[in-house]
Amino acid sequence: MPATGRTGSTGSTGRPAGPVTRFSATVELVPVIISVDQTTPKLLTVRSPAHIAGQGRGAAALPSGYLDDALDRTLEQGVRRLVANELGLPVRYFEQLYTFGNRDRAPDGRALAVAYLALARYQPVHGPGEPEWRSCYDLFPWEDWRGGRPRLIDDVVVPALERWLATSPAGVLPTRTERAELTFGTGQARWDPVRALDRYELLYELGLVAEAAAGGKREAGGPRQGAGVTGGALAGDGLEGLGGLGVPLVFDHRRIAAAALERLRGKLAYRPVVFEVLPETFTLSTLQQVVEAFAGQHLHKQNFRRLVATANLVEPTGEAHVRTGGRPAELYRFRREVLRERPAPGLGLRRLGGP
Amino acid sequence: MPATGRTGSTGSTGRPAGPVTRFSATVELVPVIISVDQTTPKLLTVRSPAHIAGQGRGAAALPSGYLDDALDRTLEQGVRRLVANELGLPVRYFEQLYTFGNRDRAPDGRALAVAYLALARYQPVHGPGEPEWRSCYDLFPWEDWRGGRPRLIDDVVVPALERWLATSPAGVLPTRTERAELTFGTGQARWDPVRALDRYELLYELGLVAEAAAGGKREAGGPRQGAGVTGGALAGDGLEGLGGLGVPLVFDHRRIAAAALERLRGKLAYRPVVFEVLPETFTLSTLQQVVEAFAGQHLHKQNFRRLVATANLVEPTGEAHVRTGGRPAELYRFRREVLRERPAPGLGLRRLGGP
DNA sequence: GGAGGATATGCTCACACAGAGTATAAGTGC
DNA sequence: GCACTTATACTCTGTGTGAGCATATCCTCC
Repeated sequence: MPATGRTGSTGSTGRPAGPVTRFSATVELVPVIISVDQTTPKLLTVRSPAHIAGQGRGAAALPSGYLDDALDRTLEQGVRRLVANELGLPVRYFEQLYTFGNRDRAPDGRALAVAYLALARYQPVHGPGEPEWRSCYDLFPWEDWRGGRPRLIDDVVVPALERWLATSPAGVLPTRTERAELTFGTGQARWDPVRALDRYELLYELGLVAEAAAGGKREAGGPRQGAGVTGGALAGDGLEGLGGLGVPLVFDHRRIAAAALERLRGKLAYRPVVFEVLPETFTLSTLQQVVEAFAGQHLHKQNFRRLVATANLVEPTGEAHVRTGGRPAELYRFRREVLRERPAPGLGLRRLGGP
Repeated sequence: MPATGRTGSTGSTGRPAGPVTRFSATVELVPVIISVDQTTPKLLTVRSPAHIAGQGRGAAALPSGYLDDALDRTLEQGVRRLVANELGLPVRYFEQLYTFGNRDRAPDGRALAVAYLALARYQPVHGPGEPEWRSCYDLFPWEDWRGGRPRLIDDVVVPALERWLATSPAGVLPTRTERAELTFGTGQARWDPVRALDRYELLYELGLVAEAAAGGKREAGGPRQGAGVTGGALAGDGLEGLGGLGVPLVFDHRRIAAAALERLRGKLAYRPVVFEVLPETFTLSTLQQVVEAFAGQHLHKQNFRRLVATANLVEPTGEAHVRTGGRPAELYRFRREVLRERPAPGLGLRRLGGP
């Protein structure tokens, strides 16, 4: 299958079996652009053309576009160009996320989506396609634990999980039980903020997100690993709104967004990515609020300060920031040098422990 | 750029600009199949057709192949099918690695490579294309520190780094110095086994790997981030063999392999992936040797046992394994249940600390 | 201008765990 | 029997995390 040559084979070797049957596909680039507004983590959505997904006015979608073979030497350059040209948004961090290529992820022929996580400072975005910042937790309301355990988990998710388990064949019951407990922290397992993609995919299998209906018809926008839909939709639940938890996006875009949230949360612990959404100077409280916004959890304030201090990630500017009420906080600046000083200069939030 | 519809635009929005100028490209699937033979980590290579890369008999390459749109619902299914059909190798773990899409990564037209990390138990492989297990450290001799700091680092790499720094413009000198120290652990920074890809890419920029010559002509198989070649080749060095450190692979395949090694090393700490290359039962010494093989470092034996024990990753079988000389070791078995018990059931080798 | 509230900042304690070393057990070969 | 090799158990110590208490400095309101 060294299909790297012009005349190779269909298989893994140089077996001289005639001309190569290459595989070509549409390739789209999908940036998941994330920022934060005050204490709300946001991501950028656009309106898909109205005829897509059979919804009026055009359903919400992630921005996406095509590589320009002439202009873009690398994939990342392509994403950068798209975001710069079409949205005019200065993005401060890019990272390739995952390549989604399920056959049925788009309705008209196989298209590969190379997704990127992008971080930007919050600013208004204008342009065609109605770009709009949207709270990440509109898409994933079960992910925000800052106000305590979200009600919909006990009201909707847990009952659905229990039905799922109750109708499980005995063979897979232990597996499913442990998966459910681990993913949603229901048993003795603790809620792990990072497993955002796992949770979305399990909710998909449970039929609790709107995309599951369309996806079921299209076979599976479902599990990432191609494990097949093992749950089966449990439609007609106590779901919110129009038939599913949270705001859906077209196709598998919400899955892509979930992957981005998972990656971002995981990165918080060992890479100083938060600073890419913050202004030049900021208070430690602001820093903490932003981390909490992304993590979806409150953190112990004093320990957080100690962490930031010992990590040597920031330096004081000497100035102070006055807010309403309370002692003014000192303003800090990100020490960008640490990127080259230490291997893993993150906020070592091992378990993202909250109070 | 919601190019998800049939009639979209060229940009980030629904601007009605006529029919979509979609982008299509050849997409190949590239599994990096890794295993271990005794204490040697190995990866599977094949022979590319002889005319590729202008080398006799066909240079070594990673296996690769094409998706079959009819057969493969998901990308991972495609990789599984390729490996099963062409190599007949039972692979026990798959994970998408990265998508490589630099314009010049292949000589004849843009081809995207969706790379997968694959883990298998070691067994002979037959088939067309001359599949062959090859030591990972043939490709990356600087990565194996089990016999102490590899000589070629001080003999070849460090001098090249010093020349690189000596010829640096003052503006980028601090950046480069810190990058060099962090990547190769030369300054006060410690060697971080995980940064295998960073090291390969820096060596590429330094012109110390054979691919840099061809890649330089082709603009850049170079840095992953598309940062451009900032170093410039320093040809005519004290390089080994045929003009570069380690055994080269065709195109950017060695970069892909480096990415796989990096991912694998990173995963060791928080996912029990080692067991996928081990037989059903094994001794703790064997387990440690395999981890050491992948990590390229020796580990403190007693602490390793404690780690494995407290992590509850294995259970004794009751049987013992007799080897030549010394007390017989007990045989253990992987407790696959832990995958569902704890969020991150790895061998918490935070810094992969050796003795 | 003093009280009370709010936020920022500093310090301490307990505990878990990683790193490193020492000691003992159970085989082999002579 | 002995020397040698490998496996396994236990101890000690420093670091860093989780949690709580205490103090500082501003605001607003009376």
